[in-house]
Amino acid sequence: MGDDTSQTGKRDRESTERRIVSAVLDLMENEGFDAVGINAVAARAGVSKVLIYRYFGDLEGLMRTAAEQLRGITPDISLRVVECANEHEQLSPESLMRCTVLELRRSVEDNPLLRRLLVWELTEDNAMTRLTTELREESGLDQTEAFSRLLAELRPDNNTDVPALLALVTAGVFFLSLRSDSVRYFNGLDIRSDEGWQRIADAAADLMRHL
Amino acid sequence: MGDDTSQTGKRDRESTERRIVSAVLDLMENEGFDAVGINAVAARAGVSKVLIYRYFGDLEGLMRTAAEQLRGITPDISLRVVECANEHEQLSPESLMRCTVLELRRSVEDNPLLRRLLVWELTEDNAMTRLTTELREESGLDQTEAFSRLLAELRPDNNTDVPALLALVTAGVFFLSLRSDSVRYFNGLDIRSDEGWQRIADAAADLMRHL
DNA sequence: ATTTTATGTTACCGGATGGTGACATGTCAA
DNA sequence: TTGACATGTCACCATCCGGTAACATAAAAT
Repeated sequence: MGDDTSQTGKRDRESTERRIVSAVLDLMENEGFDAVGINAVAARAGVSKVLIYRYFGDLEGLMRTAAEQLRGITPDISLRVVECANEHEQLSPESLMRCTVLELRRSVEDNPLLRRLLVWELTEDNAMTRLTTELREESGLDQTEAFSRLLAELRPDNNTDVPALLALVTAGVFFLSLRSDSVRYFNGLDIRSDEGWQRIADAAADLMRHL
Repeated sequence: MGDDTSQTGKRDRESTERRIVSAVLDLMENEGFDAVGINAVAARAGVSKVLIYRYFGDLEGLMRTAAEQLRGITPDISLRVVECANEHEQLSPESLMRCTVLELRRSVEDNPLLRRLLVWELTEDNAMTRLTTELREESGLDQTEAFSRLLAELRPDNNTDVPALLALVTAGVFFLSLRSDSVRYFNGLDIRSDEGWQRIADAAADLMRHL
């Protein structure tokens, strides 16, 4: 008792499908993407794998369905960036950049599933990665838009290539966050510590002084 | 005829070992790291897999040996950066940064095995990734050292945190290069085209204007 | 010439994988 | 009550995996 659907747990297709999809996400997050196989999913869902084929066709169909659950996985940090910048100092290009780096890092660090997805997108091309890649691209453009707008308010005459700049910075934060899972140091910096990330954020912020 | 060791191909342990190790690198580069298994290696080397166990113990032993062949895989671009900067414009913090980005990108782009390794290091922790990670770290520190020295000559009074800055930039270039293998656009930029990379390099260079 | 040793091959093992057919049973309509 | 259908289980398949024992043979040592 106490199970998700202990009463209707039997012969309830909806509940079963939900358990299967949850098992996929659970496996991805905790065991890694190559642990997501028919047998493993069925076992973790506590369900016969035949049902997976019946309800989702094949593994790709399951993935496609599971991917729908991932809408919203990509972080929208625009709000938090502004909060952060206003919190510790007044809003400025420097604080904007510093907080972008720090909040971006935090959102990746706090989200194991997102990290798994970012790596997966580097290695596989399937229904799931295509969708999450798309979502990420949209969210990145939003983020860039917000940054551009704020920067234009602060420095109306600047002609910074914000998309290119943010592409490099977010890519850098992504890579360093992912890397910190397996290796502690990168270029001598401790990328597992807040101090290391402070240095990175400060270095990035420092560059905005030219405005 | 024409084969590497057609004359001594039979019952020549050295030659056989070399073929096995080559098969590992070949598979990694062309099929990806999870294609590297005992059976696949033996098949590609045209050799019975029993020999792999006899000569290398197990898969990890093979990996350790193969990793030795990877010394030198990490690019040293210090020289080319200076060449590049002197070529198109005079040496300056801006040109230094621009050429660092472009040369770094080129070296990753031109080296499929390096790209595979970079991804692998994000997902697995074994004898091979530990070694290549170490090598990369050393090379990154050298690169940082060279950059710092040049920058100190150009702007003796600057106090830029070069390690932190280069960590973010190289990480960004790595991620975008890896990503371009599977997705064409990132943040609206075409990361498969030279134009896209020009924008990124320019954006990074632009930031150095504050010096 | 004979034995020993190193090199190489064949055939097999247990286990995991993705996938399918046959069967059991709860649910609901006629 | 009876029959149709959806839901779920069990047993099995071929295939691949890493790993090993047994055997064959070329080369070197005696």
